Amino acid sequence: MVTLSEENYLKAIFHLSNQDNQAVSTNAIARKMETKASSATDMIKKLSEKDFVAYQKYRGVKLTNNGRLAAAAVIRKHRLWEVFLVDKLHFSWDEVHDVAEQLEHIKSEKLTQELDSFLDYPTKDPHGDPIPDSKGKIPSTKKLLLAKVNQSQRCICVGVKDSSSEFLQYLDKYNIALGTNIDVLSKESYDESMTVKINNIKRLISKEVAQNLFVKTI
Amino acid sequence: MVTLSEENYLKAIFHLSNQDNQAVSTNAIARKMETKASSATDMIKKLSEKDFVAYQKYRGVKLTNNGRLAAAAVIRKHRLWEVFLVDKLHFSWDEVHDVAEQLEHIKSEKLTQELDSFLDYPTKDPHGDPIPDSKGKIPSTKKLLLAKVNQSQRCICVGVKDSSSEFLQYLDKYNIALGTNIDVLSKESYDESMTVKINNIKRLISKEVAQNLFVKTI
DNA sequence: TTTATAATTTAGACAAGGCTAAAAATTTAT
DNA sequence: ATAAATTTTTAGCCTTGTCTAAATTATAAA
Repeated sequence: MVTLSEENYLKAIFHLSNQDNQAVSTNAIARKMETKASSATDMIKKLSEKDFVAYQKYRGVKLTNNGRLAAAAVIRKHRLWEVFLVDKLHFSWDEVHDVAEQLEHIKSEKLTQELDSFLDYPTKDPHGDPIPDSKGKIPSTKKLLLAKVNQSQRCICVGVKDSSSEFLQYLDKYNIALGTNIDVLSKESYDESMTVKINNIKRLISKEVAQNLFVKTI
Repeated sequence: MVTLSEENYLKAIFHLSNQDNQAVSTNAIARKMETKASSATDMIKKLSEKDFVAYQKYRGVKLTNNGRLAAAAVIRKHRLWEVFLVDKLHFSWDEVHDVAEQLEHIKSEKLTQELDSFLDYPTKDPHGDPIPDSKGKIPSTKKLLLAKVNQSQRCICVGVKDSSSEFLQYLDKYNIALGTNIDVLSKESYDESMTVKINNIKRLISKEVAQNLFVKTI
């Protein structure tokens, strides 16, 4: 039995320990959870009791296999619900997060499986993030930030790093969506901005934007 | 802001104060919530603070208009989700309750409205219970228990009083579903059982069953 | 109408999850 | 290598929702 709060911490730890399973600090967890370090310590102890994390005082935590599976299950549900909201209920990609944060905690194996099937087994959520399968395996993707793309290279938008409403609405405004082709025409070394061509229209992309947009070169 | 627990109490009080808005006793609430009377008293005080119920010590509670709307909103979501599970995700009517108990607490006006539209504005849930509209109004239905139907009267199944898995599976087993026609052939005064014809097959229906099946005469 | 019984409320305690302030351990800088 | 700064943990308290036991109020019976 895993509580709602425990699930949220597991998710946070999962996201903080990128692919490689590095130790995550108490402070990093507290920051991510928007709570105090002392609260994080308390929860870490509970997660450790339940064998979701390996914990050594003052040394941070690592997810156990158990914990990784539990986190992946929550993330799977979150992303499946996001697909549902966008594909079936006319939500836009900047509106789904808060609702999915609630729906991800619904406990029903059958519900998750049937939803997956109903949505036709999607592999990506509306922001381009991969959906873990029912065994917790996450399809790996080789994507890079637009900021890293070289001059006169073509690429295609495959995801976002920042998925705040503000950023997503910015992208909508300039017709940048998943699947959009982007030609990098030139890069300005002074401010790290770049000139790109999108749908045959030339645009200037700031460093801030280029560092939050994932692409795949083609 | 209404908590999950408060919503559950509101729902319980709503169900206990049938159509007429009678006072509901502390004990009745405690029984329904499977908790102790002292816990019910505590929650009643909170609900009273928030103007969801009118409360007089030792006199039970009545829902305020506020409380009635809040309860109807939760029941609306519960029943819409039940329709979703049955119509879209291949759940059967005896499997939906526990999941709907969780889904009913998801907070998003847009989600509820879009779900309603996606399901084509259903007015009944899979057990024949009416779905409150977005203003909290509940379509009234004139239904009666099969047990009250007279000999040689025809009727049609429109709902269940007991919606436990056991009862619903019993009905499935004998091909009784919403919309099924039932001819009452005779009633046995000794044990209050009745002989009925369903799909041209004669069957004996016990008092227990007849007292838990809602029908409408035709 | 008094007494006995049942229903309800109050008082005090507990677990989960969070907070503040202070102590302890670790890391960084001199 | 030590002192200073930072990170992490501990201790003690708060709130929500629950419980048990005891006290109070209402209701039913004699």
